[in-house]
Amino acid sequence: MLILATAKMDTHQSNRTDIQSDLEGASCCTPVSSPLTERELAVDVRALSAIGNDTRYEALRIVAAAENDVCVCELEPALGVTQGAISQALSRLYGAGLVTRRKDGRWRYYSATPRAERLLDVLDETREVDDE
Amino acid sequence: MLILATAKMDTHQSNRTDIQSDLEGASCCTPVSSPLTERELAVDVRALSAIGNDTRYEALRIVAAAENDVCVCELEPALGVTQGAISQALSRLYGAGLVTRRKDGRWRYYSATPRAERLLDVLDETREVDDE
DNA sequence: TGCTAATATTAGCATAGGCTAATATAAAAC
DNA sequence: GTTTTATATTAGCCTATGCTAATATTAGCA
Repeated sequence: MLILATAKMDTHQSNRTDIQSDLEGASCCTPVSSPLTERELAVDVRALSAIGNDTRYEALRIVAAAENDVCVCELEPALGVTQGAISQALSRLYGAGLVTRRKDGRWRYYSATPRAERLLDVLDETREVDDE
Repeated sequence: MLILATAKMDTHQSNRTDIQSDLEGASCCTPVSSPLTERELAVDVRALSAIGNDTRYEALRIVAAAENDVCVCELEPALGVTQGAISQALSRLYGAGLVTRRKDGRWRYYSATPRAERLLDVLDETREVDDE
Protein backbone atom coordinates (compact mmCIF):
# COMPACT_ATOMS: atom_id res chain seq x y z
CA MET A 1 0.00 0.00 0.00
CA LEU A 2 1.04 3.44 -0.63
CA ILE A 3 1.11 6.09 1.93
CA LEU A 4 2.62 9.51 1.85
CA ALA A 5 1.72 12.38 -0.32
CA THR A 6 -1.08 13.55 1.79
CA ALA A 7 -1.58 17.21 2.10
CA LYS A 8 1.72 18.64 1.23
CA MET A 9 1.71 22.18 0.19
CA ASP A 10 3.93 21.49 -2.66
CA THR A 11 2.04 22.81 -5.60
CA HIS A 12 4.06 20.72 -7.93
CA GLN A 13 3.08 17.50 -6.37
CA SER A 14 0.56 15.96 -8.64
CA ASN A 15 -1.92 13.58 -7.24
CA ARG A 16 -1.55 10.88 -9.67
CA THR A 17 -3.82 7.95 -9.25
CA ASP A 18 -1.90 4.83 -9.75
CA ILE A 19 -3.08 2.30 -12.13
CA GLN A 20 -0.38 -0.10 -11.28
CA SER A 21 -2.00 -3.22 -10.09
CA ASP A 22 -3.39 -4.64 -13.25
CA LEU A 23 -0.98 -3.12 -15.60
CA GLU A 24 0.29 -5.56 -18.17
CA GLY A 25 2.74 -7.96 -16.73
CA ALA A 26 5.93 -9.64 -17.60
CA SER A 27 8.00 -6.52 -17.33
CA CYS A 28 9.95 -5.52 -14.31
CA CYS A 29 7.48 -3.14 -12.85
CA THR A 30 6.16 -4.33 -9.58
CA PRO A 31 5.36 -1.25 -7.56
CA VAL A 32 6.84 -0.92 -4.13
CA SER A 33 6.21 1.43 -1.31
CA SER A 34 8.37 3.15 1.17
CA PRO A 35 9.27 1.15 4.25
CA LEU A 36 8.98 4.15 6.57
CA THR A 37 6.06 6.14 7.84
CA GLU A 38 5.53 9.67 6.74
CA ARG A 39 6.62 11.00 10.10
CA GLU A 40 9.77 8.97 10.21
CA LEU A 41 10.62 10.15 6.75
CA ALA A 42 10.10 13.73 7.77
CA VAL A 43 12.33 13.42 10.80
CA ASP A 44 15.12 11.86 8.81
CA VAL A 45 14.90 14.27 5.93
CA ARG A 46 14.97 17.17 8.33
CA ALA A 47 18.19 15.86 9.80
CA LEU A 48 19.79 15.02 6.50
CA SER A 49 18.96 18.27 4.82
CA ALA A 50 20.27 20.08 7.86
CA ILE A 51 23.66 18.41 7.52
CA GLY A 52 23.66 18.62 3.77
CA ASN A 53 25.07 22.09 3.55
CA ASP A 54 28.66 23.24 3.70
CA THR A 55 28.29 25.68 6.51
CA ARG A 56 26.17 23.48 8.72
CA TYR A 57 28.13 20.34 8.04
CA GLU A 58 31.35 22.02 8.92
CA ALA A 59 29.80 23.53 12.00
CA LEU A 60 28.60 20.15 13.11
CA ARG A 61 31.99 18.63 12.45
CA ILE A 62 33.65 21.19 14.64
CA VAL A 63 31.13 20.79 17.39
CA ALA A 64 31.44 17.03 17.28
CA ALA A 65 35.22 17.10 17.21
CA ALA A 66 35.50 19.35 20.22
CA GLU A 67 36.12 17.70 23.50
CA ASN A 68 33.92 20.07 25.38
CA ASP A 69 31.01 21.88 23.98
CA VAL A 70 31.52 24.81 21.71
CA CYS A 71 30.11 28.27 21.72
CA VAL A 72 29.00 30.16 18.68
CA CYS A 73 31.86 32.56 18.71
CA GLU A 74 34.34 29.76 18.31
CA LEU A 75 32.83 28.82 15.01
CA GLU A 76 32.83 32.21 13.45
CA PRO A 77 36.45 32.30 12.32
CA ALA A 78 36.37 28.77 10.97
CA LEU A 79 33.20 29.05 8.98
CA GLY A 80 33.79 32.34 7.24
CA VAL A 81 30.23 33.55 7.43
CA THR A 82 28.63 36.15 9.61
CA GLN A 83 27.51 35.63 13.15
CA GLY A 84 23.90 35.71 12.12
CA ALA A 85 24.44 32.94 9.62
CA ILE A 86 26.10 30.78 12.25
CA SER A 87 23.29 31.32 14.63
CA GLN A 88 20.85 30.27 11.97
CA ALA A 89 22.94 27.23 11.17
CA LEU A 90 23.09 26.05 14.76
CA SER A 91 19.40 26.63 15.24
CA ARG A 92 18.66 24.43 12.32
CA LEU A 93 20.98 21.72 13.55
CA TYR A 94 19.27 21.94 16.89
CA GLY A 95 15.83 21.67 15.37
CA ALA A 96 17.01 18.64 13.45
CA GLY A 97 18.12 16.87 16.61
CA LEU A 98 21.79 16.97 15.78
CA VAL A 99 23.07 19.22 18.51
CA THR A 100 22.05 20.04 22.03
CA ARG A 101 22.48 23.43 23.50
CA ARG A 102 22.97 24.80 26.94
CA LYS A 103 23.03 28.32 28.11
CA ASP A 104 25.71 29.63 30.38
CA GLY A 105 25.69 33.29 31.08
CA ARG A 106 25.68 35.03 27.79
CA TRP A 107 27.11 32.05 26.01
CA ARG A 108 25.43 29.19 24.34
CA TYR A 109 27.31 25.93 24.30
CA TYR A 110 26.57 23.36 21.68
CA SER A 111 27.46 19.71 21.47
CA ALA A 112 26.62 16.91 19.10
CA THR A 113 23.89 14.41 19.82
CA PRO A 114 24.47 10.67 19.62
CA ARG A 115 22.59 10.63 16.36
CA ALA A 116 24.93 13.18 14.87
CA GLU A 117 27.97 11.38 16.14
CA ARG A 118 26.91 8.07 14.72
CA LEU A 119 26.18 9.62 11.36
CA LEU A 120 29.53 11.34 11.26
CA ASP A 121 31.26 8.11 12.19
CA VAL A 122 29.61 6.27 9.34
CA LEU A 123 30.53 9.04 6.96
CA ASP A 124 34.14 8.73 8.02
CA GLU A 125 34.14 4.99 7.76
CA THR A 126 32.58 4.77 4.33
CA ARG A 127 33.95 7.77 2.51
CA GLU A 128 35.67 7.30 -0.81
CA VAL A 129 37.23 10.46 -2.06
CA ASP A 130 37.66 10.27 -5.78
CA ASP A 131 40.51 12.24 -7.18
CA GLU A 132 38.52 13.14 -10.22
CA MET B 1 35.49 27.24 -0.34
CA LEU B 2 36.74 26.58 3.03
CA ILE B 3 38.47 29.03 5.19
CA LEU B 4 40.48 27.53 7.90
CA ALA B 5 40.86 29.32 11.09
CA THR B 6 43.59 31.78 10.93
CA ALA B 7 44.93 32.68 14.24
CA LYS B 8 42.40 35.28 14.95
CA MET B 9 42.94 35.85 18.52
CA ASP B 10 42.10 37.82 21.45
CA THR B 11 38.99 39.75 21.95
CA HIS B 12 39.33 37.43 24.80
CA GLN B 13 42.02 35.40 26.21
CA SER B 14 41.72 31.75 26.52
CA ASN B 15 43.91 28.82 26.84
CA ARG B 16 41.56 25.98 26.89
CA THR B 17 42.57 23.63 24.22
CA ASP B 18 42.10 20.37 25.89
CA ILE B 19 41.28 20.98 29.47
CA GLN B 20 37.70 20.29 30.08
CA SER B 21 37.30 20.95 33.72
CA ASP B 22 36.92 24.66 33.87
CA LEU B 23 35.09 26.68 31.43
CA GLU B 24 33.30 29.32 33.24
CA GLY B 25 35.54 32.10 34.16
CA ALA B 26 36.77 34.07 31.28
CA SER B 27 35.67 33.88 27.72
CA CYS B 28 34.97 30.99 25.49
CA CYS B 29 36.35 32.06 22.20
CA THR B 30 39.13 29.87 20.98
CA PRO B 31 38.88 29.52 17.26
CA VAL B 32 38.73 26.02 15.90
CA SER B 33 38.94 24.61 12.46
CA SER B 34 37.22 21.87 10.63
CA PRO B 35 38.68 18.43 11.09
CA LEU B 36 38.11 17.44 7.47
CA THR B 37 39.69 18.46 4.22
CA GLU B 38 37.81 20.49 1.72
CA ARG B 39 37.43 17.53 -0.56
CA GLU B 40 36.16 15.23 2.14
CA LEU B 41 33.65 17.85 3.13
CA ALA B 42 32.48 18.19 -0.44
CA VAL B 43 32.01 14.45 -0.84
CA ASP B 44 30.02 14.17 2.34
CA VAL B 45 27.86 17.18 1.70
CA ARG B 46 27.08 15.92 -1.75
CA ALA B 47 25.87 12.66 -0.27
CA LEU B 48 23.94 14.26 2.55
CA SER B 49 22.22 16.84 0.44
CA ALA B 50 21.31 14.13 -2.01
CA ILE B 51 19.50 12.16 0.68
CA GLY B 52 18.08 15.24 2.29
CA ASN B 53 15.03 15.48 0.10
CA ASP B 54 11.72 13.70 0.35
CA THR B 55 11.68 12.21 -3.09
CA ARG B 56 15.26 11.06 -3.11
CA TYR B 57 15.22 9.79 0.44
CA GLU B 58 12.17 7.72 -0.21
CA ALA B 59 13.62 6.46 -3.45
CA LEU B 60 16.76 5.42 -1.66
CA ARG B 61 14.76 3.72 1.06
CA ILE B 62 12.87 1.68 -1.46
CA VAL B 63 15.97 0.74 -3.35
CA ALA B 64 17.73 -0.24 -0.15
CA ALA B 65 14.78 -2.23 1.14
CA ALA B 66 14.40 -4.25 -2.01
CA GLU B 67 15.91 -7.67 -2.05
CA ASN B 68 17.08 -7.42 -5.59
CA ASP B 69 17.82 -4.26 -7.40
CA VAL B 70 15.05 -2.01 -8.50
CA CYS B 71 14.26 -0.43 -11.81
CA VAL B 72 13.04 3.08 -12.28
CA CYS B 73 9.54 2.10 -13.22
CA GLU B 74 9.02 0.41 -9.88
CA LEU B 75 9.52 3.66 -8.09
CA GLU B 76 7.13 5.72 -10.08
CA PRO B 77 3.90 4.72 -8.34
CA ALA B 78 5.39 4.97 -4.87
CA LEU B 79 6.96 8.36 -5.26
CA GLY B 80 4.15 10.24 -6.88
CA VAL B 81 6.28 12.28 -9.21
CA THR B 82 6.86 12.00 -12.90
CA GLN B 83 9.26 9.63 -14.55
CA GLY B 84 11.58 12.48 -15.37
CA ALA B 85 11.78 13.52 -11.77
CA ILE B 86 12.61 10.00 -10.70
CA SER B 87 15.33 9.74 -13.26
CA GLN B 88 16.80 12.96 -11.98
CA ALA B 89 16.56 11.73 -8.41
CA LEU B 90 18.35 8.49 -9.14
CA SER B 91 21.02 10.26 -11.12
CA ARG B 92 21.75 12.48 -8.22
CA LEU B 93 21.87 9.57 -5.80
CA TYR B 94 24.24 7.86 -8.17
CA GLY B 95 26.47 10.90 -8.43
CA ALA B 96 26.54 11.05 -4.67
CA GLY B 97 27.77 7.49 -4.35
CA LEU B 98 24.62 6.18 -2.75
CA VAL B 99 23.38 3.83 -5.42
CA THR B 100 24.98 1.77 -8.13
CA ARG B 101 23.33 1.16 -11.44
CA ARG B 102 23.44 -1.56 -13.99
CA LYS B 103 21.94 -1.68 -17.38
CA ASP B 104 19.99 -4.65 -18.58
CA GLY B 105 18.32 -4.34 -21.92
CA ARG B 106 16.20 -1.31 -21.74
CA TRP B 107 16.06 -1.34 -17.97
CA ARG B 108 18.28 0.26 -15.44
CA TYR B 109 18.58 -1.51 -12.13
CA TYR B 110 19.61 0.37 -9.05
CA SER B 111 20.81 -0.81 -5.70
CA ALA B 112 22.13 0.87 -2.61
CA THR B 113 25.83 1.16 -1.88
CA PRO B 114 27.33 0.12 1.43
CA ARG B 115 27.64 3.76 2.36
CA ALA B 116 23.95 4.29 1.84
CA GLU B 117 23.04 1.18 3.75
CA ARG B 118 25.14 2.12 6.72
CA LEU B 119 23.68 5.59 6.82
CA LEU B 120 20.15 4.27 6.66
CA ASP B 121 20.89 1.81 9.43
CA VAL B 122 22.15 4.54 11.69
CA LEU B 123 19.12 6.65 10.92
CA ASP B 124 16.90 3.76 11.92
CA GLU B 125 18.83 3.06 15.06
CA THR B 126 18.95 6.61 16.32
CA ARG B 127 15.66 8.07 15.25
CA GLU B 128 13.42 9.69 17.81
CA VAL B 129 10.08 10.62 16.42
CA ASP B 130 8.62 13.38 18.49
CA ASP B 131 4.87 13.64 18.62
CA GLU B 132 5.18 17.36 18.40
C1' DT C 1 21.00 52.36 35.75
C1' DG C 2 23.39 52.44 31.71
C1' DC C 3 26.94 49.98 28.54
C1' DT C 4 28.88 46.17 26.22
C1' DA C 5 29.36 41.42 24.67
C1' DA C 6 27.08 37.14 22.94
C1' DT C 7 23.52 35.42 20.49
C1' DA C 8 18.92 35.59 18.08
C1' DT C 9 15.79 37.37 14.78
C1' DT C 10 14.28 39.71 10.62
C1' DA C 11 13.93 41.60 5.86
C1' DG C 12 15.56 41.35 1.57
C1' DC C 13 18.07 39.65 -2.11
C1' DA C 14 20.48 36.37 -5.22
C1' DT C 15 20.85 31.78 -6.34
C1' DA C 16 19.95 26.88 -6.03
C1' DG C 17 16.58 23.29 -6.07
C1' DG C 18 12.66 20.36 -7.60
C1' DC C 19 9.10 19.74 -10.33
C1' DT C 20 6.43 19.27 -14.96
C1' DA C 21 6.08 18.87 -19.74
C1' DA C 22 8.24 18.10 -23.70
C1' DT C 23 11.67 16.00 -26.17
C1' DA C 24 15.65 12.88 -26.96
C1' DT C 25 18.03 8.54 -26.79
C1' DA C 26 18.41 3.51 -26.66
C1' DA C 27 17.13 -1.03 -27.10
C1' DA C 28 13.87 -4.54 -28.05
C1' DA C 29 9.85 -5.97 -30.95
C1' DC C 30 7.37 -5.92 -35.06
C1' DG D 1 13.18 -0.11 -41.58
C1' DT D 2 9.13 1.53 -37.97
C1' DT D 3 7.09 1.20 -33.50
C1' DT D 4 7.13 0.61 -28.68
C1' DT D 5 9.05 0.69 -24.18
C1' DA D 6 12.28 2.34 -20.59
C1' DT D 7 15.01 5.86 -19.30
C1' DA D 8 17.57 10.35 -19.84
C1' DT D 9 17.83 15.19 -20.81
C1' DT D 10 16.26 19.91 -21.29
C1' DA D 11 13.81 24.36 -20.67
C1' DG D 12 11.17 26.88 -17.80
C1' DC D 13 8.57 28.01 -13.86
C1' DC D 14 8.16 28.49 -8.90
C1' DT D 15 9.63 27.91 -4.43
C1' DA D 16 13.09 27.20 -1.03
C1' DT D 17 17.52 28.25 0.64
C1' DG D 18 21.47 30.78 2.50
C1' DC D 19 23.56 34.64 2.98
C1' DT D 20 24.30 39.73 4.61
C1' DA D 21 23.09 43.72 7.05
C1' DA D 22 20.49 45.56 10.33
C1' DT D 23 18.11 45.24 14.49
C1' DA D 24 16.48 42.93 18.78
C1' DT D 25 17.23 40.38 22.87
C1' DT D 26 19.66 38.82 26.85
C1' DA D 27 23.01 38.79 30.48
C1' DG D 28 26.96 40.37 32.82
C1' DC D 29 29.57 44.52 34.20
C1' DA D 30 30.67 49.70 35.13
